[in-house]
Amino acid sequence: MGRAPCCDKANVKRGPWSPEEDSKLKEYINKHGTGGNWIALPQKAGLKRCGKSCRLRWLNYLRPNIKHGEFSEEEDRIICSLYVNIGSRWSIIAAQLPGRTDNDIKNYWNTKLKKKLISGFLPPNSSSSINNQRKQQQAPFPSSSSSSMYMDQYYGTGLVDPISLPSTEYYASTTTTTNSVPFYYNQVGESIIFSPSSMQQNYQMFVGSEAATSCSSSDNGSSIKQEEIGYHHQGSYNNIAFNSDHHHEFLVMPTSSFNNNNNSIVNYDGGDNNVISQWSTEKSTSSSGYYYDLEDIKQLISVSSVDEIKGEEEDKSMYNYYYY
DNA sequence: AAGGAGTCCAACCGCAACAAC
DNA sequence: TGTTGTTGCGGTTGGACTCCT
Repeated sequence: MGRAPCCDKANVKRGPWSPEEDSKLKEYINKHGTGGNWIALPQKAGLKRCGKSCRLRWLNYLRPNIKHGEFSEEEDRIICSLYVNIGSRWSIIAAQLPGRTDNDIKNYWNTKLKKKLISGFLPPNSSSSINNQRKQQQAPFPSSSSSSMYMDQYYGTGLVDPISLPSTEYYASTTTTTNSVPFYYNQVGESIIFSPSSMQQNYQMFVGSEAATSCSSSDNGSSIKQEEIGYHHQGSYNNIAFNSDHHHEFLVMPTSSFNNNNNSIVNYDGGDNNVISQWSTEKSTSSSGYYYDLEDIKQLISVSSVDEIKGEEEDKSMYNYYYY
């Protein structure tokens, strides 16, 4: 036996809301509030609508301070970052964007942002200047031709839709550790995803992300549980996040440009503090941020479990993300 | 100008979580 | 503790609109 319907479908109006219905609903809620009972509300408000429909109309369209229209680049970046991080948890993503509704963001992602992101994936051998620029950005990492094996691994992550699979897989193996760890990386918009192919345990790591930090500070409803975040640098937006919901990947985001002078990728958080961090071949810190050492990261991804990573807290002050 | 294809987005649906009893 | 009602969420739909030929 199924659940009884929330309303008598035969006697409720469906489809688009008329201005009269909108003003009735608005007026009622402004006067009386929702009363904590959406099911009873339409009757009280004199509406021939299902309570769920009223709730949706109010939350997505009528309530005050709803922001409609164009999304800013900053909003784009936050959505992309969080999507790569937590997937399609639209309500959580919406919570990071005041005035935006989950429905809005979901529609925006499905109709525009995903395509925008896909168009950001450019083949490495293209002759366009943008492609050349991206090739340069990939310079610090040993590269080789992509192979279907790694393509399969990438497909297997489940992090992005197969359709958005870029044609720029890169493969490198560590030379400084006894455990040689093949991995490849990819660029999603302004983010870079590193995908160790030999991981036994699923985890995901974020470095230098205000969005991830914001997310980590709120454990309500987020799939990224506090313990999965790992350690993040207090008072700084440079952080590390593990997400066992995702697969075999950690993420550095967002990346703005490649710095030819010191062979590094400049990674900024874009948040209020505008903290600058860099992925670099040099391990050091500076007033402008952190330099993530590539070899250390290679070692980091060779660990076999989140517990191992979380187990070691030494040297947290300087390299708070190196726990293995 | 017509109509077919593609895009956008408000609204619906079903399910899971939660709350109240 | 189990049952029932409600809320919240994410996926999907379908109609309106725009673009293209």
